[in-house]
Amino acid sequence: MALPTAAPRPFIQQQNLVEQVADYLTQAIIQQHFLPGERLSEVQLSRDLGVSRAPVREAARLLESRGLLISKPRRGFFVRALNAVELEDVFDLRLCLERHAIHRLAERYTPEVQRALKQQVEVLCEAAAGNEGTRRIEEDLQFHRLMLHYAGNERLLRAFDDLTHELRLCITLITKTHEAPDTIATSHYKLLDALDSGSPAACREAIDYHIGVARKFVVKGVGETGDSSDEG
Amino acid sequence: MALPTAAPRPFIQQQNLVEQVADYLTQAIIQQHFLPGERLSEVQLSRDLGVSRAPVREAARLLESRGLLISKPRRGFFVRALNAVELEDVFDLRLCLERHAIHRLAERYTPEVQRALKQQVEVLCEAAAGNEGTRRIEEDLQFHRLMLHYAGNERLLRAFDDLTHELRLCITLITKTHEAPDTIATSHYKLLDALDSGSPAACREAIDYHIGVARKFVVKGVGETGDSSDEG
DNA sequence: TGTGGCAAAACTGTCGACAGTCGGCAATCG
DNA sequence: CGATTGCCGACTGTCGACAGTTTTGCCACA
Repeated sequence: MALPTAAPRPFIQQQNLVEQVADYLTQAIIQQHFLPGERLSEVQLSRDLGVSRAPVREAARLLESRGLLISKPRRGFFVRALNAVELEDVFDLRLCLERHAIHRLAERYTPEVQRALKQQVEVLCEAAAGNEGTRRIEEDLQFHRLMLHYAGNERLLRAFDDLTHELRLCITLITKTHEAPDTIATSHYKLLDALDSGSPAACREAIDYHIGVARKFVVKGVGETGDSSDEG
Repeated sequence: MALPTAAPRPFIQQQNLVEQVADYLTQAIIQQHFLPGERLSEVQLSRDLGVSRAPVREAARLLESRGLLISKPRRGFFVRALNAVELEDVFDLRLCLERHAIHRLAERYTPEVQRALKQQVEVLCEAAAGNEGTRRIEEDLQFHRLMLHYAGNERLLRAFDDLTHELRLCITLITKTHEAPDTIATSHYKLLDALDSGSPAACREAIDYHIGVARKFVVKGVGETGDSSDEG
């Protein structure tokens, strides 16, 4: 089975303006070129990107379904701004999904899977050592995506991917506040240890702890960097 | 918008065309007016509904994000057809979400919530006694939606709603195969009992059993009615 | 100086049109 | 007779335009 990537790309991409616009918008949003709560003008975007408004609108709807944008009738699209409660909800759902995933994964754990996950942790640690904030986050997410992937439920993976988009919404925001990137990176080995042990209880404890730490980091980071409260 | 000739009978009013078209499509799909795997022609739909293709396209994208449609580049939109594996995945994810939900719900169980859920079960039983297949299913889903709602995690509820769309895709298909609708309806009381007991283990056992039964019904029903395998 | 209201500008929702592409059909060739 | 190739129709992807609405900017007035 093919290794999944966070953004599966077709071979050639001269067409499909919608997806290209969606990718552009996604990158622009998670890199904070558009601030949370900011309004996106369709005409402005289509002018900037050199396309018409139709693909922009469709791409915006796509991002709305992913939770990156919010549309208000007759007002346009706004960059989603997660408040503290919504952020807690996101991590709670993430816990829900990953608990289930690690449970399913433990049932079908093979040496191949073990090797693949271990390799990804090494890539992650490397990125962490290199102090590349963005890439470290992506490799981190990729590890968890691999876990979900090998859990063997495509629908579960899709739910996680949907959630990931929202995670990125605030994670990059706190990239610089992470003080101990390699501690976090190496902490993924504990997940592998739990899987190796084969104990469901150990797996659950490991994933609970792991996500709890991540949650604390993000919530704290968002609190420091300035809250993105939603305006009515 | 000009009133089309006496032809189709669309309800189309004057605002929010996209949502109206999306609702129409959703209903048409879950009522099997469009069969799984069937291709939807944009021009045909816009002619029938008396609107232009733009709202139709945007509505189709919306339904694609909900898993009801699949878009193939340059080919158009097709009604999603769930195969057996995907169906299992859907129920596995449902189990994941509802386990978490009932756990969270138990933590914040109040008499008001208890009353609301009990009332919904009564509505459900009434619908089941009346032998209204479609309504029974909707009231059933509504009960579970209420559980998710009172669990207090909006994001979790959204994930469930997303999944529900896919559930409807195949549930209505087997409406008539349900032999014991009131047995199923009354079985919801067991969930309430578990919640009343306050025991997490009892809650988990109850929800596992409940969803397991539902899963068996649907998988069996789909198997009988004819498999909807996806064609490449 | 602050406020209320009006007019202009900007924007979204929707539409019809055009071009490139895909699938099917038939004529042609082996 | 079967496979291949070229053509035709249909359809999607994209575009520019129009109408109604929201926002903004300005001016009169208290």
